[in-house]
Amino acid sequence: MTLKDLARHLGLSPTTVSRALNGYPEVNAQTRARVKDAAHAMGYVPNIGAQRLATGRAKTIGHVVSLDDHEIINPFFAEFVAGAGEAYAAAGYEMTLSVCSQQTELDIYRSMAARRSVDGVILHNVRRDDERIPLLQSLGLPFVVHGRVAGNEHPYTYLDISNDDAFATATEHLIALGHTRIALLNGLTDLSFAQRREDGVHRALAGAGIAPVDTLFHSAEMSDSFGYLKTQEMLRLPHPPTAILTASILTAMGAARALSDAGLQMGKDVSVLTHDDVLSYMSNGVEGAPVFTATVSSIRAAGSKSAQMLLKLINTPAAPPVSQVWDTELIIGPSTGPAPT
Amino acid sequence: MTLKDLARHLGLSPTTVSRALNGYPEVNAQTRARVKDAAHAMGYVPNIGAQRLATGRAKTIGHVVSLDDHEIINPFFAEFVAGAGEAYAAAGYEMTLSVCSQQTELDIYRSMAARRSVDGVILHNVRRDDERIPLLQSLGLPFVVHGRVAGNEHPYTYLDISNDDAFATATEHLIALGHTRIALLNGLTDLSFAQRREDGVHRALAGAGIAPVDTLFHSAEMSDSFGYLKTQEMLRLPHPPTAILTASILTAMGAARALSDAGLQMGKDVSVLTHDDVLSYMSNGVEGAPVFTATVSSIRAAGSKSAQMLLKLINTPAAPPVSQVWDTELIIGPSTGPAPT
DNA sequence: CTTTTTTACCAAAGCGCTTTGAGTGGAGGC
DNA sequence: GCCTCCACTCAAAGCGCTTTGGTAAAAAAG
Repeated sequence: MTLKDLARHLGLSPTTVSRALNGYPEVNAQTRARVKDAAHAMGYVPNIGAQRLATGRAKTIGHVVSLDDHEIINPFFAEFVAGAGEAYAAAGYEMTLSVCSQQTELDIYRSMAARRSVDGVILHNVRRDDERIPLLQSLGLPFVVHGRVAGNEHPYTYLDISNDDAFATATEHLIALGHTRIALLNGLTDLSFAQRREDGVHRALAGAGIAPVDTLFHSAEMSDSFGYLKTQEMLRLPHPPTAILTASILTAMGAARALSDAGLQMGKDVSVLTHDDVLSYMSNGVEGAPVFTATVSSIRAAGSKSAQMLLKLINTPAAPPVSQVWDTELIIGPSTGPAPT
Repeated sequence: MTLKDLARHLGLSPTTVSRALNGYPEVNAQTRARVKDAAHAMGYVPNIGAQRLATGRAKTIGHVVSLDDHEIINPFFAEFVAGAGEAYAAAGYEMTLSVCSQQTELDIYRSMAARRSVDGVILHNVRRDDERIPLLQSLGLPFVVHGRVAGNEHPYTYLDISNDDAFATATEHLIALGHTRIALLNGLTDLSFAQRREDGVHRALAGAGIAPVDTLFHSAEMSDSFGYLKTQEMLRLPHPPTAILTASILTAMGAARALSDAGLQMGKDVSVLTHDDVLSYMSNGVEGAPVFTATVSSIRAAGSKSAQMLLKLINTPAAPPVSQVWDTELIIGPSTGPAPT
């Protein structure tokens, strides 16, 4: 069942059928209806390879996930992609996922550009001086960054949350409760969002005249075991923290487990405050009754919006780069309380 | 930079260049080397759309993720896809992800088959009497099932773990510890793996002459809040369970939280035993020191193997369906202990 | 009623690749 | 010396679609 078959069956030329189906104006309304009905009835679906070749557009967006040494797949990635995928589906685009190692990641982008297998890409987990941004700019491959990095020569389109403000607010909240020994279990600080979060914490501490303590600042892959192990470790310090900020709910759960193992009560003996990306399968407690006090921002919504921004970028290449920075919301749960005296 | 350009530059015909690059035998070894060098030097990469059109093969595998009413994205999906993606990349295949609702899922497969946008698909979360299997068989689209369903008319290729044996063994372990009031927090039982797990539990209970108690058997989306809420609920029963089996480590963590909230000690007052899919970001404790007693099987390894099976299936369509059923391993952690007397 | 414009359609030329079928020159056989 | 065969190479025909550059008929304008 090809366009040609359909055209022959209708007694029309392939040209007209193509135009009828693609909504071009120079087709009689009745003819168009007839064509559409027949296409539907006969189960005609255009061959995507042919369409790609003829139009030069892949109608596909690429996402690259690089599994580094730790082999950890980012749990937020799935949520982000779920949001983005909905946007693509609504616009008739497909999404390809490429799994690679960090060494081959740049080559993947190069080959995507050369073989025109995608119309654009979305960048995750941007690092300081991320090489991918200038590369994509030089390749002329449209892209949207989830996150942002400072000091790029040419502007680009991105969507980010105000990580620094979020963590400054969180820290101020703890300070207001009387905490001064505040720990931070951060993501890897070569990732720029983690860097910003740390900046936010430092800003708030400095504002209150509190000197940061090195032994309370740690960063690693945001897993629960990181939260568990580091919390245990910090509890053994001569002056353990009275409050812990974590970068992810997984890390927060690890920390909570360590407190519980140590016979400490969260929110009373030690406070825990986390950022919550709103993972659908890992809720922060039950509706209206959060477990953790948290700064909240939906990563799925970010995926959906980023996708829309990319599609707009692809369809109006001349438009200047745009950016959005979303604020987070601080919700209060039982995991934080006044500093023990 | 097209094949034609490259051919002209080399003073050869496109035919020869194409053959040289694709490893056909009727090309002089020197010529082949010259072509390959030039292609590399000039950065030639074949246009994938053209290749698809000419060969009729998409060199792409499709994965469909349907977000049902709960809008929960399956957290195991990401791990599975990470494993599969590595296999695809190694074989020069791409992977597309389609996000859809359950109502449109079948249409997606139909359109994939019609427009030849993928060479095969992998099915996740199969249900009893899953409609997708006969549909794909009638469409002639190669597929591999992760999981399996009983009673399909025509055999198909699948990879599964022995869910029933795993949960029977787990239950027997609890029974040996003296537990008789054993609860099961299962996944949705219209998913066939969950059904098998329940069967396994029932088998072991029956073997020990223990009558299952309705109020201790629950199934839902495998989130942590499910574990938390149901455990709380069960603790309020006149005869609460002394042991809880959960289908996922997320649910187990919810259950653990509920126990801790209630001032109960896990492994002493109430035992918890879970299945562990080995999520990279959600480890069952630290290396060598598990938190939960668990039946273990790596879902990422399953993804990789399923992908390999599918690629083999695509490249040798005449071969009969094959299947693998993996055993799980029971590892003992501190979350289980003798039933309280 | 003729001329111009508009409407509705079509033939044919690609898009960049693979693949069939044909052809060339040189080595070997008689 | 002529014929066969082999090893290489090539021209050309698609793959299924879009799109340019038309043309014929109908409608509007003069």
